[in-house]
Amino acid sequence: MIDVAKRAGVGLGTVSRVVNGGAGVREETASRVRAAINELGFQRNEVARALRPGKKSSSLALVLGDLTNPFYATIAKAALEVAGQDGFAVVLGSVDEDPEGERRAIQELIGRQVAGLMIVPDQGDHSFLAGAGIPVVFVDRPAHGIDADIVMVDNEGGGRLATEHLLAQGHQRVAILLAPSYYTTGRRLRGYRRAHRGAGLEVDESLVVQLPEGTAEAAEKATRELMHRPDPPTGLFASTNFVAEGVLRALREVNKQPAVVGFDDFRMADMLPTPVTVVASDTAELGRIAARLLLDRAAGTDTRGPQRITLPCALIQRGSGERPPT
Amino acid sequence: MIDVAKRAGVGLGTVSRVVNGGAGVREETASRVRAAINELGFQRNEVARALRPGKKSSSLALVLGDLTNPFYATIAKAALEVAGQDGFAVVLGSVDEDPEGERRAIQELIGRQVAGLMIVPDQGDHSFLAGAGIPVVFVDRPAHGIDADIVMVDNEGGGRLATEHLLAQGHQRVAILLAPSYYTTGRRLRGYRRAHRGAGLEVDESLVVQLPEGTAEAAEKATRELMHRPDPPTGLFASTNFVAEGVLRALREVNKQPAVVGFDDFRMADMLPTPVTVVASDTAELGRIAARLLLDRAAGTDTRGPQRITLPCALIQRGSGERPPT
DNA sequence: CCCTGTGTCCGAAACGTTTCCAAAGCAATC
DNA sequence: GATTGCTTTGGAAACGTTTCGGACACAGGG
Repeated sequence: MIDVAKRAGVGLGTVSRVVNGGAGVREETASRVRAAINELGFQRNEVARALRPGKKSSSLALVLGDLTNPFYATIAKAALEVAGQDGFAVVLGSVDEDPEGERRAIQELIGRQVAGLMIVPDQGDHSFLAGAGIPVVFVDRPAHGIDADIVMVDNEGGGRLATEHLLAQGHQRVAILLAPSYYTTGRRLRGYRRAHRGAGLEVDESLVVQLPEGTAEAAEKATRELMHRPDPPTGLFASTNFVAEGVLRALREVNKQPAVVGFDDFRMADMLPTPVTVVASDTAELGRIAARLLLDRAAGTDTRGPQRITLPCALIQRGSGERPPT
Repeated sequence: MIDVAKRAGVGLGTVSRVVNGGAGVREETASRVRAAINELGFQRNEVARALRPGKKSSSLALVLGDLTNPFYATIAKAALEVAGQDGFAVVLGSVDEDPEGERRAIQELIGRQVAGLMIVPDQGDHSFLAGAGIPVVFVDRPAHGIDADIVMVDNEGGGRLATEHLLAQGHQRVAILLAPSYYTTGRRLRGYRRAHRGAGLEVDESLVVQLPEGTAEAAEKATRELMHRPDPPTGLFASTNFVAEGVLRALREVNKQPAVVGFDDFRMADMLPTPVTVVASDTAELGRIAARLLLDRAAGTDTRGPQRITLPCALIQRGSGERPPT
């Protein structure tokens, strides 16, 4: 920038003003500066820029789990889009899955002076974020120990929708397979219970299956065991897209096919031998809303109290959820 | 850091030395400094750190297409992992698909003083990267106008493998559906041609289908048209996972099912009515190798000339590719 | 002619590190 | 006791930007 100033025969301040907006600079001077910028191929150093007091870098941090999971990938993509429109870059923290790793990743990102954090939180306390003086938006689930914005899906409503749908087909024994993601899972279970209560049915607790892991493999194993019981369920509610995959995998070896409803849509769901009925929400919108909110917080545009935004879920009937009880 | 120095009663230089490695500091002094750091909750400001001359920030930039595509998501995940191990963060450029947008995104990232760039390049000239003095590794395909490292897949070999497999089943009319991603697609086509030549067959150019877009929709439409011809192909080679999806979608309405081989594996491929045969490579490894190479370049550890690394492809037989000609 | 206000421009200060040089302390050697 | 060399420490300079107070020029009003 100093070089540009010299070349154009002006002061640093003038160059800086031209580079940003350029108010209060005579057009003639400004064009001279612009010429010098082009000749020298000058590019503003964002790092130095972010160093100034009070300034934050123009990047957002995104902390989430496995990008290979389409759910997270969709959120990331949406956030990237929205942030990009505002000239913000997105820094992806490396996430090691365990809460301690998450904490370290977040600290790391704060050290990079990001303008805001978008987090799909792990369990564990997040109160260390409170004092950081940096806007935070949680996505998909709330965090403990801090009262921040949160954008999520109507898990309870979705769980209820899925279960009601199965019960409405006349299923009396509907199992739910729960991935260990405490919050969302808990809500979906609550919806499941509520649907039962609404239908005047008692929940058979042996049909509430807690998986040790959220993987397709764990779900497959659990489903196999479930279907080998003397009195297997005739309806299955898979609380996650990966769980649904595992369930379907296990059901390939089963004679009496139970009805299946999944939570969250997934690619190819409509192309399987029996197309899969799911309860889904607009995941991209989830990411977009979160990103926009975070940008507004970072810019200081939005000064409302912590928001709690919930997106609705819809049932997509494709076949697997409409099988009658056997 | 100044506060820490005051608190510990030492100079700035000493604190800095403790914070990094801490060589040449008496243990007693070092522990006093560490105590002060803990008390004040001090955290190094990465931005200021990257400002020093010659220093680059400890982040890698990653520029790639749609994260929703599992291929890209897998690369991103792998890069994230590897970079994280070295304490590097990953900045995701927002990619608008068009070459101009890509260029802008890259310039943006360079302005952020990233230590290196990992790019899945769009078409168009990338020579503007040559003068930036920043290591670049291209992934999946080379770029024009610059001689940099590149990590990719054996597209030609894969294309050949897929085609040979189909020809070996006795298929005489094998079509190839090409997504418009010039380089990879061209290589796969070359493999297709080579397989034909190897089998002593002439390629029917009407069976080489260039799709207007790389989407499942475009592939679905093209497949439908293809199969409605008077003399439809009995074997199909889908050059991409999305293309394969479209192909399979179209084939649901077709009586005489042709054999299908896809390029790149995808989730649920083994669960479709006819499990899908694909030619696949280790995409995660692709990302890992690229990230490692970039880190070594950035650290100055690796000073060899531009590398050109090619990963092999393997055929995964699942059924769809083993259908006999009809 | 002086004063004031306005529009433009200049350049020093500040941001929080790292690095480098110099200084200080200490032990060993002469 | 002086010299030398090594380890440890202190602090100034530098990085590239933004911001801010002030300077300068010029126009208009008194």
